[in-house]
Amino acid sequence: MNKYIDILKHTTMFSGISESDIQTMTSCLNANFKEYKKGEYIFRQGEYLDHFCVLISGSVHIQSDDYWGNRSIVSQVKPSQMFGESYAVSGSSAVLTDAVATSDCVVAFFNVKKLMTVCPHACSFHSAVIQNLLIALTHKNRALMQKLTHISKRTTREKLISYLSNESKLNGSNSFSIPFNRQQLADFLSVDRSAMSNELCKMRDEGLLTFDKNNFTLL
Amino acid sequence: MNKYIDILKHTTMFSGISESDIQTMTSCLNANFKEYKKGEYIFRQGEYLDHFCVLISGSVHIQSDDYWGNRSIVSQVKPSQMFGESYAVSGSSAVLTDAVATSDCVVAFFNVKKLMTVCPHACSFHSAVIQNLLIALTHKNRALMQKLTHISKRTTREKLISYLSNESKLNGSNSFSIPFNRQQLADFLSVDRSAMSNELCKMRDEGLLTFDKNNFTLL
DNA sequence: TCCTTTTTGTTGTAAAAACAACAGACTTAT
DNA sequence: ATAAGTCTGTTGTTTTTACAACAAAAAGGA
Repeated sequence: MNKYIDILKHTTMFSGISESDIQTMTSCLNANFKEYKKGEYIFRQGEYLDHFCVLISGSVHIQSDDYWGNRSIVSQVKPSQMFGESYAVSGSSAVLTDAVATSDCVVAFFNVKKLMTVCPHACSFHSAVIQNLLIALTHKNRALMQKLTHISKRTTREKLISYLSNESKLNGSNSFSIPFNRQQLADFLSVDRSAMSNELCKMRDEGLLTFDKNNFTLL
Repeated sequence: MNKYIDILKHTTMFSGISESDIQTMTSCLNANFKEYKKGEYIFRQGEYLDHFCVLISGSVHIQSDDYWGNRSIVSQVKPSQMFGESYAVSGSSAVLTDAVATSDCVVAFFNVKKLMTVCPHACSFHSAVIQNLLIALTHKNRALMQKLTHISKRTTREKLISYLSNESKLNGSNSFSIPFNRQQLADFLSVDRSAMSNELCKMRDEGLLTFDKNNFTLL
């Protein structure tokens, strides 16, 4: 468990909390750590969560498949990021999405009720963590909004431009790599893969950008 | 100011807080109330917020217009709902959307910093409000996710079905009214108005639903 | 290394959406 | 009551997308 503290102290939720307090907190919040193989589900649509998740290592996709088998990737989770908290905090509502390991990974689980109720050990940092959680949630909110602006665009090209220029901005460079392969990017932008692939190549031929696998450069 | 307490005590953020404590809180959080005429902007893309907003009366749309003039309506705010908090809490980032009054309305503003830092008057309910805020944010998060599932659908018909059946579920009835006219619904679902209107009429002719203005019935 | 599987690009066709333009119904203000 | 403006439905055309099918390239395993 100790080996995970290094990751946890870099998460938004434990920001400003000392290492020893994090240690205390992990037992106080009923923390447990699980390993998942690539392809395994951390949780599934329809389940109820009473713990929220923090990714320690690996990569997780938040996604949902509809009745007709169309997949929609809501977001990609990177190490030290939190997920599932929106369902866990108001535990009465079922999860709307699946969480799938896209590589072997380790996930930390924290009990929400124990976080939200007064600690019998009088942990002074409960409220600090709750504040951090609040901030983390506003970040997620803005990320969701950002994604909405991408897929609100009418054409595949506009969606690509919107997404890629945002990624470029986030990376602070016109060269960057994305965490998706073509099919996943298409599922993320809600478009057809082959049509998107075609559009990307057209854009390359027009001199708008270059790419090699998942490395892109905007020109 | 007193006349607004009745609304505030029904908001998620003041849930479980007594009327007199809300009163105390309004001064502690630097609350101020402003009136807006239909069409006026509460805030605009690019601004920085240090207060978050609660709608007291009227109706507000969170929306953004892109370079080409395409409007995207992110969400509709109803009385007692909160908005702008994602930008205010992490005040360093600029607002991504406009907030526009779609009818005459009254908006309450609360200072975020004063909420998040320890109160000099030792208000015991700060942490309760922060917890409430956390819950409100998870609700918004889920609403954004829900919207994502609607506009992730490939065809206009699927988007309509996804949105309308969700509204029906939220209203607990197959008859309900929506807070949008046709143009606004199209901007909300990111589709062309005339094409959407056309599709709605086809669906009506096929016996899937009936509608009159913004009142719909699913069959 | 060779074979299998996955990923990516390419093309043609059918379906759907965007766009534009307009008419009628309904609102609103004077 | 009338005129101006807005909202909604309708139609035809153009553009874009989805879908299907396939080939080449790349990755992974035996």
